[in-house]
Amino acid sequence: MVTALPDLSIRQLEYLVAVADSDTFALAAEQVGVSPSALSQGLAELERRVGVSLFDREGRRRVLRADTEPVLDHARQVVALTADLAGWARRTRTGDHGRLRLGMIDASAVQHHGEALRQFRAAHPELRIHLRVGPSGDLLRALVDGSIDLVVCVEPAEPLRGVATEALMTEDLAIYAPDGRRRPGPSAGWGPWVLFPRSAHTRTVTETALRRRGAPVEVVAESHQPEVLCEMVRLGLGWSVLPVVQAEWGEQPLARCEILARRRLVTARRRGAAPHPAGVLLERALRVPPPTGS
Amino acid sequence: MVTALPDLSIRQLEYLVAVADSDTFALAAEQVGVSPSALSQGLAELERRVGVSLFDREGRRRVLRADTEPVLDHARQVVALTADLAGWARRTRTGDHGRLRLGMIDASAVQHHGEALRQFRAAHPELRIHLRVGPSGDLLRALVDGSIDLVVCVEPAEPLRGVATEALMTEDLAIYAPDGRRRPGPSAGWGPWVLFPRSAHTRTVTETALRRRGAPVEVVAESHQPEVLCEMVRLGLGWSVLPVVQAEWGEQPLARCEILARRRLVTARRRGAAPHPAGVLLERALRVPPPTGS
DNA sequence: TCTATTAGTGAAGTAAAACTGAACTATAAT
DNA sequence: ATTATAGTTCAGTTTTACTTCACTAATAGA
Repeated sequence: MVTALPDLSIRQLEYLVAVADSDTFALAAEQVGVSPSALSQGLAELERRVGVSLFDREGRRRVLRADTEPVLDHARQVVALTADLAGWARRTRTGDHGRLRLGMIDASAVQHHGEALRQFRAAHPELRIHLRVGPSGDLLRALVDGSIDLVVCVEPAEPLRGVATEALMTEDLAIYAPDGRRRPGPSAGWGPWVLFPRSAHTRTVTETALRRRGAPVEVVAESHQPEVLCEMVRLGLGWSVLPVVQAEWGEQPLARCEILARRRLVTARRRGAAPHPAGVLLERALRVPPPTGS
Repeated sequence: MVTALPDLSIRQLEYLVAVADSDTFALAAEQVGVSPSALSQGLAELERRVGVSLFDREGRRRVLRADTEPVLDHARQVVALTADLAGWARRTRTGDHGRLRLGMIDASAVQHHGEALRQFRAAHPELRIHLRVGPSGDLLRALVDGSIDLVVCVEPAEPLRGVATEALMTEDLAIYAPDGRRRPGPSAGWGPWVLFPRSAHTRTVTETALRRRGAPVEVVAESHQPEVLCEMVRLGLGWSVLPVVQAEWGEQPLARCEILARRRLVTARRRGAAPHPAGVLLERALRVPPPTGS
């Protein structure tokens, strides 16, 4: 037998609980924040929908009948469940809760947003943050296959299917020469180069810029790790093009020769997926305070 | 922290459960009996009220997010609870359930409604019926003090405060003489009498009728029990006035001398109290088939 | 590649519902 | 009797939920 369910509302059940816990309807109405009239009508509607009389008249007041316990129990249960749900929803909305799988390129994770990330972690201790650091391409692949919720990476050359990006910041890429020279001289004499691998978005940006300047692009070494490229420059193995924040970071910063290009960092989410609430908050946190000048 | 509860409706939660259990929104909509549009809008409203995104887009369909389990669990729980409540309400409405405390005068319980009562018991095996048989006055007192839900008794001379009565039937009271005579003769020669006690409503009716006929009302014996009065008549102790169904009932019926008066039987409930659902059904059952001719 | 189909959403219009404030009824208190 | 109190009813307004129809976008087929 498929009994159609009565379409009770949480509101009506709250009314019932309030009446059960208050001396008069007026107090109950105040407790739930409506006029006595609304309470009265709401309870009448509840009675009508349940189809069973819930009150006896006692003088000029109405009192819950003893044998409506099941209804009152139901109301209390549902109201309690709903309060729990509301709590869960609030925690979820405020990011105080759950899990955020985050992908970042190294420059973002360390130089640009390290501090912001630390603060965000501290502000949301209950949120389990999984940080994965890697090249932009790897992170974006992980994003589309669902193993990451939010990515900070270099803007792809062309929009990626299934990925929605939003600009985050722009940073400079500079030329670094082995001899530490501050002026690059004619571009025909630049190189040879130690660069990021071809799979890296920054490599594309770099090669495009070098060709536009008329420089030969002979590559003698590659690595995803900027520290490795720095060291190769120091060892005299070749020239490099690196984000300034990484080349001029730490104990032995390289001397910048010339700004060659800029790369754009973006945040990326799965297109169509509801934004991860904590992810939204984190994006905001990354965007608001430019932590260290680009 | 007093978080205002989101005003979710059972309807919306049903939608969610239906979507979780169906392949497409259209099927889910059919299952709950609304248009796909209504379902879509209802779910959007639910999402808005909970304040958390519940769906991901997957091609052209929408699928529940994995991390909305708590919401879906909530929906299932509440829907199940409501189904239980609906069952309880249905049983209560149909009187298949609970307890009915019933008061009846003897003529009603035995002669007039014995059979109807038996059938009603059989039709509602889960209903616990407490039957209390006694004089009308006792029953009405028990009714107003809340220890009985429904009474069948003689109509009180004047309306009783806090009691609502409804006419049920009318029955004849006849004079019975010790010598079994069929014609009463002049009323001045009637008596002496064996009657119900003064506290009985029927006694009032009887005395009024006798006086109107000009008969002396000398009472030599009293009892609430009609069988006792019958026996006294048989023993020649005096005349009596009795309901015909009781005087002419059983192995040794008295011979009726003359119809003297009529008394009205009524059903009585507490005024202001919601009618007991099973009681309403029983009233109907008592009223519908006049079980044995008055 | 164009077209047809299908899943779901949006808009307009309508009916039902919920709310407020004011008038009203019935009970209780003075 | 008068007044205060508890609750209800009524009128009017705002919200909400629903249906139908038109629309967008993804997918399947030719």
